[in-house]
Amino acid sequence: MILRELNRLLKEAVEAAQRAGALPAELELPEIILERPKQANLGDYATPLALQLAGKIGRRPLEVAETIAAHFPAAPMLAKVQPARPGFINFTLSQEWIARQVDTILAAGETFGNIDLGKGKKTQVEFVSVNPTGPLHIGSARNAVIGDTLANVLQAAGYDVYREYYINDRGTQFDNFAATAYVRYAQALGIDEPMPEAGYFGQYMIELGRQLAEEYGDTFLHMPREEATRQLGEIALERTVAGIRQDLELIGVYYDCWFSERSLYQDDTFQKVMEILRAAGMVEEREGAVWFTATKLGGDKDEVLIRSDGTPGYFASDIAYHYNKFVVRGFEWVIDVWGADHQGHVPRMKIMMQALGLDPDRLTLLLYQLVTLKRGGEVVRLSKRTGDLITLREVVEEVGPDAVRFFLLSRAAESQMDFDLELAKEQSNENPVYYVQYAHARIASILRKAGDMDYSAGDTSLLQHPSEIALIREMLRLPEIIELAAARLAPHHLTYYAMDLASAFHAFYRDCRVLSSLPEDEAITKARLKLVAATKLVLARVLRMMGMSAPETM
RNA sequence: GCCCCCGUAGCUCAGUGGAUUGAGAGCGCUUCCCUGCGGAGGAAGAGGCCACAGGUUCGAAUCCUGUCGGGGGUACCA
Repeated sequence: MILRELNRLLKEAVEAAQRAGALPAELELPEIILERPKQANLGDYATPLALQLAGKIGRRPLEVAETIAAHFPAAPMLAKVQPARPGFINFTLSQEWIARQVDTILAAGETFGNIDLGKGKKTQVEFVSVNPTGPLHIGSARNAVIGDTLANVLQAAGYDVYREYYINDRGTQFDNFAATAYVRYAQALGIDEPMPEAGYFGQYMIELGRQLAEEYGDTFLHMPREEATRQLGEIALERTVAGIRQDLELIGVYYDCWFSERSLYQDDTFQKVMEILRAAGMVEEREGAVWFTATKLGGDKDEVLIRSDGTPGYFASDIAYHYNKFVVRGFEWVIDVWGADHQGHVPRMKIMMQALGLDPDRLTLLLYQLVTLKRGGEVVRLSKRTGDLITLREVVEEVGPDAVRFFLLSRAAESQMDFDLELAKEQSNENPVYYVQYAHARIASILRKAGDMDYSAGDTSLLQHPSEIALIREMLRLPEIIELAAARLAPHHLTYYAMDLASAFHAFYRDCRVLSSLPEDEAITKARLKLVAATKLVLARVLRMMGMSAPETM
């Protein structure tokens, strides 16, 4: 990767200058910053290293830059190494070198862009994990898109990634859900049952009740209510989880594991965790409940582990769950993707890690701001009472999975976003994803037209048109984008990169004709077919990383 | 009250743990470009005191403090 190479060369240059006595022998190098200058005429990369060093050694920045540049080792990659006011060093890549990278990209194929940042670290991304009490709504889809794309990015960055969905199949919410299933079932059979106060009032539960009544008749009315509720709850759970799974598959999200919360209580995990917490002095009984004393480690409040009715609360499960993740299954790094409505919980999770004797840095809570749902400009409040929501399925059917993913992915997680279903429908044809896919389809069309022409011997050094060079340069950014997105857990950068890459292609397409039947054009045609094939590869890679399709035709 | 996130073009949003310089995109708006590979394309333009006020620095949209505005949290729900 270019950045690593430049980094290495810079260090060599500084050392060379030191050996020559041009820079002090004792010199503490700061972390080297390499960036792309905003102005193209300043080169491809720049570093403010001399500016940073100048103050320390009491010399003029420009002079330090000149010194480093003068000792810069020869590198075929670089055409120019220029010191510049007030003390930057600018690097310009050699055009010949850039042109040759087309062969490199083609040779790398599907692996082009991959980096080794993760070094195979066993990593889990847990995302969505909403209560299995109904269909997924479009707000949860943001979680899905961020989590899934991040997992893709981390894989490309060299992490060993596992995707997981945590099913809350026990606890108060689940009990409410089971109770609702019973009531809707009974109602479907003509029994006048009142809905539980905290039940789920959505239309989908009425449907479910009807289905259950149809399939099972009045079987469950003939058993004790508690048992009937339990059994109906099981069936309803199974269907709802299956529904969520299908909803997620609509937008191309798949998991390695669907983890049951209940399973934490079916072996000795929970007991073990309680023992560890007690031994750590983090457990206290009061008011009839058992508490996790987060305040002992600087938390703002304690948290209930076991409620006064004897049942463990969600936090108890969370601790057992993370014990399972880190200790039982041995994940080195865990990322939980959470909506901002869970932010208050973050400090306690970190304290929990400490209490378990684990390094809190091994757990990352990635928060995204909630999506404000609108329908024709009016805010749609998510309400369990009315069950009014905009489902993911509904949106995907209206707008298509790729547009949904692109839209939800294109904003930074920490930025709030509005989602207006009406607006989304109106603008679905203007979604930028089509711009990117169009570039891919255009290339596919060119390649189809080229037929079985063998361009494998194409000479890429012929690619010297500014638009050709610009396009290759753009492709060479892929590893940098992957590093950026992975290091900052910010997959939204991919969408902007995809646009830039497509734009560079369209500009090339305007300026450079690929196919030609003239004999004198044969060499450049073959070179350009290589370029175009490489571009197709990179576009497809980015689209797939974002979980979108790379169509051959549109 | 306290805690967290956000406030950049008409709208929706990018702008890496500061840096050479006139702050960018998509959509919308104005004008233009089809004798060749897909016009879901390309070119040009209008449109911003980067919420406001201080501070740090050679240099701030970016860092610090405060104010105002929007969202979220502060349950023996998850």
